[in-house]
Formats: sequence, C-alpha cells, structure tokens
Amino acid sequence: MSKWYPKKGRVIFHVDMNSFYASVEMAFDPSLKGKPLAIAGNPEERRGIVVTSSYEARKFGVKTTMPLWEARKLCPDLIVMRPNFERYRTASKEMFKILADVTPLVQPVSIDEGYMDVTDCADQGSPPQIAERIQKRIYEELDLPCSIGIAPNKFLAKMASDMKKPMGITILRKRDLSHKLWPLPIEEMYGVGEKTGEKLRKLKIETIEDLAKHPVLDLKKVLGINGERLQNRANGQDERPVDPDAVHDFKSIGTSTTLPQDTTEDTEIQSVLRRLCNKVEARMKNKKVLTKNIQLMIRYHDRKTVTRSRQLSDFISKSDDLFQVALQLFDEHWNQNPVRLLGVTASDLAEKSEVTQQLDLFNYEQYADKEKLYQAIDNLTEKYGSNPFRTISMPSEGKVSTSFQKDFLDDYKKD
DNA sequence: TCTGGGGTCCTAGGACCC
DNA sequence: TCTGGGGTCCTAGGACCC
Repeated sequence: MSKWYPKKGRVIFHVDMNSFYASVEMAFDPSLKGKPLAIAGNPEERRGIVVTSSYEARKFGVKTTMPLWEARKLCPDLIVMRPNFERYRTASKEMFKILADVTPLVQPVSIDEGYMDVTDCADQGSPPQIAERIQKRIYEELDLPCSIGIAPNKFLAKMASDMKKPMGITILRKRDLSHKLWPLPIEEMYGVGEKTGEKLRKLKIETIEDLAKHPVLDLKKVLGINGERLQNRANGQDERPVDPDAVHDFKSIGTSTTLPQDTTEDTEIQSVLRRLCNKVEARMKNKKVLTKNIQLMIRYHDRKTVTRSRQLSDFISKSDDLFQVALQLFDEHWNQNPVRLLGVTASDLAEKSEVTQQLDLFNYEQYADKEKLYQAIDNLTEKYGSNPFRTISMPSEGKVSTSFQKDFLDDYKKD
C-alpha cells in the first residue's frame, strides 16, 4: 500500500473584469465616468439589446440582454454606444499580459475573464497579496476594475469572483462553503441556467446546500451525468486543471446575423449567406485553418431555430465553397416561412499546415522506405487518434481522394 | 411593437461495421 | 423462420455561458 501524503491543495484565481465593455469605454473617454452607459448592438436599428452596462445604469434596472427600448424606458438619460471590439481586444490583451507576469498558467475563458493557477507562486507573496497586486496593476495601468476569486479549484474561484463586485477580492476555502456558498439560491450557481433551475426547484432544491445534500440518483434521473457533476461542485469538488493551451484548440468558427426585416426573398437570402461565408472565410484564413463540416442555422419569425449541417469529404476554406454548401443546405431545408436570422458555422477544423503535411505523406516516392512511411503514419496516428486518413484530401491542392488513400495504404501494408 | 452573436459541451437516434 | 452487442460516425437539438 502506498504511503499517505497530505495532498497539496491548489490555489486558483478567477479574474473577472467588471462590466468590461463599459469600463473600457470609460477608460478611453473619462468624461463618461459616473454616467449611466450601455453598450448595445445596433442602437439605431430595431432588435438592439444591451450587451453591457455601467453600474450607474444598473441602478435603474438596466440589465444585460435587455432590449434597448426597454432600457431607455427605465433610464431615459442612458448613454448608448455601439461596441468597439478592437478596443476591447486591445484592453484584454493588456490585461492578460499583467496576469502572465505572475505565472504562465493562465487560461483565458473569454475576452474579459480567465483562470490562473498560482499554487507555485508562493515566492511572490500570499495569494491575497498576489491578487491585490494584480488588481492594483490592472486598475492603475489600464484604468479598469476587476474582481478576483481565490479558491482551491476553478468552480469555487469562479463563484468567489462573483461575490464582491466591483473591485472585490474574495477567498473561498473548503471550510467556507457552508456559510458562503451553500446559502445562495440555486440559480446563482455557475452551470445552472433557467431550465436546470426549474428542474431543481421541482425537486424542492432551492439553495446550493439543498443540491449538495440531495440523493444523487434522483439528480441523475432528471439531469443525467450533469446532475452528479453539479452536486460535486456544490460540495466544492472540481478537478479541472488550468489549461493555458485550451484557447488554441478552438473547435468552430461561426457567424450569424439577424436580418433588418424577416424575409422570404431569395436574392436577399443568398446575398446574406454570401456575406456570412466571406466573414467565415476571412476568420478561418486568419487562424490558418480549414474546415470539413458546415452548419447552417435558420431562425424563423417565431424564433424557432433549425440547424442543418453537412460533413464533407474534403477540407475547404474558400468562401465560394462554403457558400455552395450553405446554399445547398438552405435549399434543402428551408420551409418557405419568413427568415429572421441566418448563420454559418465551420467546424471539424484542422490547421492548414497539418493538412498539407498529411498530403505530403502520400507523395509516396518520398516514402520508398517503408519504415519511414510507417513512422510517419504512427506519428499522425498519435497526433490525431485512431484514423488520421479520413481527413486528408483537399480539392484545391492536388486531388487525393479518401478511398485512394485507404486503398493505397492497404496495398502498401500488404507487401 | 420584446429577446444578439460568439462559443462549448452533452445527448440521443440511426447508419454502418464487425 | 427471425434478430446480439459493441463501437464509431453523423446529424439535430438542447442547455449553458459571456
């Protein structure tokens, strides 16, 4: 039997920027400070919603996702700006640079929040000291407020950063659970949204403590595997590591738009799909990836939303190719009702360089040496899992069909 | 004259293969 | 003369988060 060692706990931070977009605008133009401000998509058009609002605006009841007309009714002096994403991205980069000065173990989860594993940063001071220093630097150097949660894992750190806003630092240890976490209403738990909240209420679960103590089989019946996971979290258990590389392996690139008016007009629909595909192409190019799966999203007047996708035999990246698939999906599945929103998403992505590298594998003169070929195959298998050969051919860069690859490989292995 | 746009993860059924 | 069981892939949809 192995010797028992006390398991060294982790120290995880969750850094959460306070009303980020609004705060960035205020840092950019200090005359906005102290005023009710909302950032909203398309303030001029109908269907604008509040994306972020300043604390001054929140006092009037303005909330994220609230339709703009409603926000203006609640707060007639509301200053409304459209988002400047470039500005936010720049601020975000600066913020993450400050975090990276503490440790490389930083995992961005969105433009305005991230986790840090500072377990091994004891040389820089106690966790609260480190957190204070981070908060101070972000405030003094970028003029931006943030809240920081300190806890033994991601879930608790996330909950902690939410407890004091703005400019809070909250420590949530295991021994604090019963008085800091458990009294919260179940809807405030990260991972519990509207639907799950309703299901839990039906089980008479009203606080996080109720969830923590509920028979787990009951939860599994209603929520599946998620029931068990939520209960573990309610009990302060969460083993997920802080993964600095998680940002790099993104899984899809998509864009969508709500039309100015619902339409059944074929030419308009086509031109919107074109625009969406152009945008996806540009973003894929930026990230140097190709796609093998295109998904089309159609939302109708009654907000009923339908998604249809197609798995392709070849990697594509050109707008024309994307458009061809998207339009085909549209024609096959549109029910002729007025369309409110259209979206195009590329998934099953692969890095362009690696797809090219895979192609090279089948330039087989290069692999006259069988050992070398097998080595190359093993490398790819290790990298991509059991079957790297499904994802090889690219129409635009030398025609190599999947079946050919398979046959070729079978032949090659025979002798 | 309500409810955007960017994502992730999970589930479930059917096809298909062995 | 009657239908197993496991695994993977594909598709569609739901839930959640910021």
